[in-house]
Amino acid sequence: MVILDDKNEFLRLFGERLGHFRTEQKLSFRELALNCNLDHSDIRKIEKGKRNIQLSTILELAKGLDIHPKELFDFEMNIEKE
Amino acid sequence: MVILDDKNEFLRLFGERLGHFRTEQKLSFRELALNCNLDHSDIRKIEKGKRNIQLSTILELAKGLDIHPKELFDFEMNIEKE
DNA sequence: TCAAATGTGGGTAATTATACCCACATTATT
DNA sequence: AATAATGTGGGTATAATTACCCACATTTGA
Repeated sequence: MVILDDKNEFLRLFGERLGHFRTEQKLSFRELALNCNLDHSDIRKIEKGKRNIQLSTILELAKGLDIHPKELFDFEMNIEKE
Repeated sequence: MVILDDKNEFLRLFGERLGHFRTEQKLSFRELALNCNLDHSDIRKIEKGKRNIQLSTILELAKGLDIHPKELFDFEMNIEKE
């Protein structure tokens, strides 16, 4: 059985979750970027699942959104053991 | 008001959480390392809060522990806005 | 209609994690 | 006591993120 690239799927789900909070708070990429000390285009890339960010960046995002970091991981996924 | 380095505190709490699950499952650093495709000494460094790991590494750890990644972030912390 | 804001995505130097070593002290286990 | 397992931590080349650019298409709204 072929298992779709776990990593990319994980990044995609994380990005989706980030986008959920950003749009919920009606923030533009640039507005959130100001709160996070990140570049707006980088946040966009994270939301698209194209960035494998670090713990410190997760913290920046959570702070910018004023949420607990764990909220960003609150999505469904099946942990496959290969 | 001086705010203690948010980032290091966050890494420390994450590492603590990782250690909680590892010891709960009675795994040595080396045993967990085998499940995660990581080096045992690197896991040790993560638990000590000395590593700013990436999303993909978080996924590896969660898979190795057979838990959802969000479990690793289930700890108390105050999100400070500087 | 026109300007401002936003979304989109490509590119780069510098920084940093990764993926490995290795060695040795400490703690079980027999 | 001797051996095995584990904890501990330092080091390094490579690969990747970060922290920024820039440009332009699209959307918003005055």
